[in-house]
Amino acid sequence: MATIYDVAKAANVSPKTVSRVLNSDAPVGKKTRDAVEAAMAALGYVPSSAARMMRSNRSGLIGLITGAISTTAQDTQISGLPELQIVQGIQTVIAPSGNTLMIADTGGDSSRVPGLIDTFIQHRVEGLLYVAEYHQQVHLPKVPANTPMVLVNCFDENNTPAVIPDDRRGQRELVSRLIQAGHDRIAYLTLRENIIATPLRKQGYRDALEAAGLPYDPALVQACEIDNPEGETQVLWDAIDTMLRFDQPPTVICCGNDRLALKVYGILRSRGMKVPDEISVAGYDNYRVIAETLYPPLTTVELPYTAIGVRAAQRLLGMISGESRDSANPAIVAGPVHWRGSVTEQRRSNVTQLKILRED
Amino acid sequence: MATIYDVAKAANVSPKTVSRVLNSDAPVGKKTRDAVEAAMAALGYVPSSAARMMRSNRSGLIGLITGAISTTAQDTQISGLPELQIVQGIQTVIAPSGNTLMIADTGGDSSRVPGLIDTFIQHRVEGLLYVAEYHQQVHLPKVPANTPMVLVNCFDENNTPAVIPDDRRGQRELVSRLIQAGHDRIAYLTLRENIIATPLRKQGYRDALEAAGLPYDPALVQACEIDNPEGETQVLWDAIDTMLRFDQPPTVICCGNDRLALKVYGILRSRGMKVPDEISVAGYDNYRVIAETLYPPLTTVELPYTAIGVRAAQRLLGMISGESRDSANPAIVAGPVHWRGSVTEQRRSNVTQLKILRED
DNA sequence: CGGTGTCATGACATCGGTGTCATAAATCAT
DNA sequence: ATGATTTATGACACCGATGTCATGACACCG
Repeated sequence: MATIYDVAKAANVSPKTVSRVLNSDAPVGKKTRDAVEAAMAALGYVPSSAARMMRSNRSGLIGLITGAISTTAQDTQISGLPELQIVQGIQTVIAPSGNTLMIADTGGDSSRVPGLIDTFIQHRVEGLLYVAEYHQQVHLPKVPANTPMVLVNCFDENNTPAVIPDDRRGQRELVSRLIQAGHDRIAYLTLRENIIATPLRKQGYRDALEAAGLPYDPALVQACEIDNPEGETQVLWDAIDTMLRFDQPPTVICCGNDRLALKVYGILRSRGMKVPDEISVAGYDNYRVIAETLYPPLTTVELPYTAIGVRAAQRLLGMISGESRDSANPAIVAGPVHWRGSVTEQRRSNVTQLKILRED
Repeated sequence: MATIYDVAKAANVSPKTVSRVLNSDAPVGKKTRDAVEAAMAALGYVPSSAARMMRSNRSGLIGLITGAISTTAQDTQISGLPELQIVQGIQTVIAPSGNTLMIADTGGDSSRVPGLIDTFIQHRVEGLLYVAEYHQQVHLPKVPANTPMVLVNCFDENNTPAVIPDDRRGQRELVSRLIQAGHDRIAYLTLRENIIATPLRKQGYRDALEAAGLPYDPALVQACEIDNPEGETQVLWDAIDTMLRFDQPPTVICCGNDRLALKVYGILRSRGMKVPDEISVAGYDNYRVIAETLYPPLTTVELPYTAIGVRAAQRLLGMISGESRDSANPAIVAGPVHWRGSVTEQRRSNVTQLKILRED
């Protein structure tokens, strides 16, 4: 592969002058510049970033680690792989900054993390990103103090800079919107109790009820996510069965995520109930393959993965360029509610109804 | 950051000896080795791969490009992002080989590809992988002849080494299995006509019919995938409506992918038909969030993304190490049928029925 | 005991760029 | 016209590893 010396020789100038043409360091005569550029083109010259990096001590590399603490490889495959969306968000910020992303995947084996970090340090990455597949607390090995790091979709006990989704607010806004649409008996089939998001979203659910002056009925809230697919269907079936027998049954079922909502659609239809005419359904994640494909399309809250990635990358670049730490530590990113056909607007206020009549 | 000279000074040896300890180049006295290792630990020394790379001319880097020819960013988000699975497959091969993966995402803008390739060449990657999000033909800019490249989930007109899924065989095996289960009127709702997979899978469908001596009825085959979600639902509805009115209606509906199958579930249920008792449904992709979550779980063919990634990485490493090109050019990888509850075993052979009776 | 390997180690050059400083030519101010 | 400044370019060292070659200390063999 051609070097800067080859180019210099071909253009009859010194290597340093070629360097100047490359970097626009210092003024270069037009004729000289043309000669150098011609020589570079003729030789197919591409500068070696390794050599550059040595002298300048700037690698332009950002290291990214994913998939470390995933429970099992199977789960990763099932979960819907939000990581790629996060990575895309990160890329939209990193690429224009002139940096290059190095990605390592642990394949579900967290014991590989230290080795991966070591590889990154060998490459003298200027920053590290650690992306978790769902909102969780992580415990990472120490990294050299001078290497900035941002946790994405997770946080740790050392107050390492992190970016996480705003689960509480997401659920609150969805439920508020449901209440606004006239629902006041709102069932909530939650995810596992032991994941971070569950208590946060439950709190959001209660926030919304409280803000609207509605009572909180624990009988309407039940954890339904379990590992065994058929068992899960059974748990959902039972929960729904029980709730529908109440004197005041729920008019809408909020599901812990869109996957559960998909199951709930199947269960409700097996019971001969039409969605949304007889009962409404809402999800969480805005997992579009499901939310937009279901009939009717699913009302849900977006888990703003892309935005989280963008935010994390911005934060990291900020730290690299030595800016003051922005804002409070875990940066919290909220996603919008996507209102679709799976929820009725039951009791419109008279004003709204009049408006609609007039427009007809 | 500490260098090999710092370590040498601290251990009272020459830099070259430290190098020898690092690489087990040549024998080093036990006492010296201990002193060097102590010094490295004390200083937190990590070798600079940039410096190493310069001298040895081996970067240990593999470049990977994804998402280039995606039609729109929206589509990418919807498609279900198989790329990460492919990337994971690639990683399981690359990481143990001592190489490091650099990943660049074009974010759906194929004009960025040349720039990304240039960045990779600057880093002197030893090989390139190009990953498409669905089986397709691509047109890539030239890369330097001495840089090995493998196309993943795609191919080009220059016979560049590639690894692609075996769509024809996948569909054939699914349909054969359906026939074996007693179905002989098999509807096939295909994907867009203009994607590579469609004609291949249609051929596989016909292969299976032919092998079983069943007639091919064009009225049972219809393209149903279109961009507009509601329009698509309508097209599916009409197609199903028409087919169910036939004198001999289909007993099973094969869908172009699992997403379509999800819609078909909804449509069939809206018509009051039970799956699989009154009609069976099959998909394609083994997109597990859908296939395993649907009730009943969906019979489908696996699109073997992980295996494709593994194969591609192996091929690339083979090329890098200068081995003879393995096998025929587009390496074709088939995935297994996943048999689940969405398809009945209609007409069991008497032997099987007797067996079942006895077991009762 | 001298010759010949092997072992253990160091001196030095080198990979491909870039920072520093020097220098020659050209432009400008007085 | 002369000194001061700017422009254009080159010589040289250096970044941090490793390959090559040299050297001294032993061990072994006849």
